[in-house]
Amino acid sequence: MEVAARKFAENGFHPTSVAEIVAGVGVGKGVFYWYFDSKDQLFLEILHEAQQDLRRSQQHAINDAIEPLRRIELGIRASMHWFSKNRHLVNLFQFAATEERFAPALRRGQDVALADAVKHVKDGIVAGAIRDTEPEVLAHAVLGVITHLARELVQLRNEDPDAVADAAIAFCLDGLRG
Amino acid sequence: MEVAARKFAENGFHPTSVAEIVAGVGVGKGVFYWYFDSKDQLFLEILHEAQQDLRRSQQHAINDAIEPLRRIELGIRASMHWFSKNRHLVNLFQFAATEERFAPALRRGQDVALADAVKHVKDGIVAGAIRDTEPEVLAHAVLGVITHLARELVQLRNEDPDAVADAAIAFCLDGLRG
DNA sequence: TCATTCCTTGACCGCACGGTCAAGTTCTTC
DNA sequence: GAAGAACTTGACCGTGCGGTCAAGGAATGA
Repeated sequence: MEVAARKFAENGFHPTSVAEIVAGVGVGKGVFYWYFDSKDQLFLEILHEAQQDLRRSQQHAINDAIEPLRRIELGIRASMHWFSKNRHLVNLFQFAATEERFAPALRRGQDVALADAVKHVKDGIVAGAIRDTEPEVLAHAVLGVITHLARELVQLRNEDPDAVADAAIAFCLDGLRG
Repeated sequence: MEVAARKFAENGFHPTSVAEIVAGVGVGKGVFYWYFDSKDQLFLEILHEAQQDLRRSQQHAINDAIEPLRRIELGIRASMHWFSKNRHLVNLFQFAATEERFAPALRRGQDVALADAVKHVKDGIVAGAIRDTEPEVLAHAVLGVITHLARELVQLRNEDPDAVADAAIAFCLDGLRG
């Protein structure tokens, strides 16, 4: 599965054949279909695990803090680190959005992430630390900053995730406060 | 080309066969290969035109303003409108990022957009309207907010592009000012 | 030791794809 | 109206894919 994820990320889902994957692992083709129903299902499983893993990292990181802004800050930093450690998976997320059969699965995970973020934004609004506008939109904006900076600066240009996270945090917190 | 772009966006690049495209246009397969070298080249042309068109919209919109922040604001609004009018093309941008042979073409266009944004951010810093940190990172953050909100709110949830643009502008301008 | 289940192999199948091309039709030019 | 260029057709080709399956090893239990 690790091998498959890397190949999918590197060459794309369709151009990567099952034969290539099993050759990379060093097994026969049959064993692949013993453990997975289909190539599609393998992809969905990779996607699901990645989303779970990212969320776990975030949850674990924000456990220490209570104030909403601080939790958002820690969440951003944790996300950036996760993206830095799992660069190849970013491509899979992107690809999943482009085909109808994978998009729903991707969406489920994203909705969870959004709900997490919205919760903290709402807390922030109640506490008076965040401007009082639609929390969903603010949360989306933050997610947009994170994913874009992760892709462009961390994944593509190999910048230090901590430095990028600092910039993202500064930008987002000011954007949230208004 | 219009037809092909829509089919690519709807079903994905690989699952859309050349036969499907020419059937959609109502012509034979030969005529396709008379005008395009290959399916790949068609995709690259669609991508290139889309990027050019988006940029034209932005340039046209910001022509009226002189102050950097105002130009950024108008750019954001124009982008959001363009994404709203060309929802299907968003998927193509996403897909292009996931395959190595298309990624460079996509990147060229994105670099242009980034350079545009960076220029205005730098002007803003000089004018004292924007905090003095790395302009590239700030520009990326703005682009991230735009693309993410366009995807999630305009493309997916059909929200009013003007309202989304307002929110994006508020968030970004505060994030830039610091 | 045999029987049964679990696991693995890789040749093979059917199919659908991207791309070709011989043939035919329309348009342009003189 | 002849000659040739521009354009269009769709049957066809080779290839490589996702997926199958008969066959055959290990492991387990009695």
